[in-house]
Amino acid sequence: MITLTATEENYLKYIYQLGEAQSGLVKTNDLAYKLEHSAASVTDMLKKLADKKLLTYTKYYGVSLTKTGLHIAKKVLRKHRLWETFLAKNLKFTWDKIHDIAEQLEHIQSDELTDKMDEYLGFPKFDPHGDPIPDKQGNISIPNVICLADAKLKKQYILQNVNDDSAIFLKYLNKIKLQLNDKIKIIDKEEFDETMEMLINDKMRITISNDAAKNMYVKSI
Amino acid sequence: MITLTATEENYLKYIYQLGEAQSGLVKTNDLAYKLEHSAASVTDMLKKLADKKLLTYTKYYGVSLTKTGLHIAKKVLRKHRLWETFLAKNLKFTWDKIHDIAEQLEHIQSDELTDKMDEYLGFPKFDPHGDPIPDKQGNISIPNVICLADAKLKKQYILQNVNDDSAIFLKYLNKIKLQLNDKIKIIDKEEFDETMEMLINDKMRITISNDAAKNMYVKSI
DNA sequence: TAATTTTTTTAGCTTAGCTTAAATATTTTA
DNA sequence: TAAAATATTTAAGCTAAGCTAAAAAAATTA
Repeated sequence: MITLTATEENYLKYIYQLGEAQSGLVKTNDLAYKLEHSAASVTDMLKKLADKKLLTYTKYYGVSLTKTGLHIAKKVLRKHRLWETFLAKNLKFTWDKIHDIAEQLEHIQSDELTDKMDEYLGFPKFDPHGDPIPDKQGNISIPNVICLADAKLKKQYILQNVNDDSAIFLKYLNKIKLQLNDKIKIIDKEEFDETMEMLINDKMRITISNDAAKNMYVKSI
Repeated sequence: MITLTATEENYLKYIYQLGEAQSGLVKTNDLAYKLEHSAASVTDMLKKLADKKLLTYTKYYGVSLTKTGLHIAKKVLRKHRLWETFLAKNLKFTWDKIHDIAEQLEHIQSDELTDKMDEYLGFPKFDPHGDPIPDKQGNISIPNVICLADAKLKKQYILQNVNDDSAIFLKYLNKIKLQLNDKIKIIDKEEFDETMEMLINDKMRITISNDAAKNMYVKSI
């Protein structure tokens, strides 16, 4: 069993997340931007991880994870999302605070701990942001969602997933009292700037910008 | 608020624990032995920590923690013991496994997390090994115990505290089914090698070596 | 398609935290 | 109390993981 540093694990995690959107191929610069490191540092690390057979690296072209690399990336994500669930559900943290702490906790090395936490939490399938939690085998439940920005007028939806990248955005959701599983009815969409007017849980009327809508995912009902 | 690396925190923690026994003065070699590093590395780090005003370092003489250093050391110990409590009580880990995981968890940086965990666990005063958990202010409940090796014949005791330094010892305790808060009556003590014969909870008869007795602490009843 | 721009890599440096070997203090012991 | 043993520090060097600046490759555009 190979043990990686927190840094190496983060590389694999972000490569996985960036690759998820597309074919699995990730460019040096995109990673550098995500990690907030110089492209040169990223190149260095990619070579190192390629030597360890965790990814395949082709100069000037990009990287993609090997089977082993993918497995580790999912495990890190699994730990991250299990910890987020614990922080939110059990410790009553607000969701704008859990991400940063989970970024640390995801690197704790103990499979037994991970699995006991999973059991302790009742084998949750989604974390507090609505993101799927990989199970012990790495299986992921894929929720059938669309972006709120693409939601149709007059239709009804349930808020399933929010983007957890930005604490500012999550703080904003706290402020407007919008929560996961809330019922959303699209009342109006302004043509000019795509601002949306919505009815939440059949009683609260709110207006959100297109920027905000782009960070939310809903399931139609 | 200064943030230290896990390595720096470990130095402070061990200096605190080694110093506790005596006047607070800790020698380079003792630390080197505890940390399993070369004495030269330790000297380097001590200088660095002295520069940061976390300890006072006198060449060839030794180190002792400053007020700030002491505060941080206690905080690390607090986190370590809170996590051990969580692992044992909530996740049902056996006590020989919790130390190594807590060694990692103790470096998670979030005062809010520490305090929420404390509350979640019901503000425990002692961890699963019987060691005191410093409270938010750094106060420590000192249990009134004596070493089992010094316990008197025919007298009755309660097992209050065990040494958690060695997983092998803790595994041994698991095997002989000895637990914290068990009632112990000393039946006999062999003169030759100080092996002790004891009655546990008025029913189970066991024999333990002096080496084992030295790692246990009891309160007389 | 040639020139320009962007992306990526290479080269050389920095810091943290370790190492061993050699030098210097301190302590022990004969 | 002088020699020997032990403890500690200094010196030099290593690796991981970052950096900047310069070079090279790839992509874009005129």
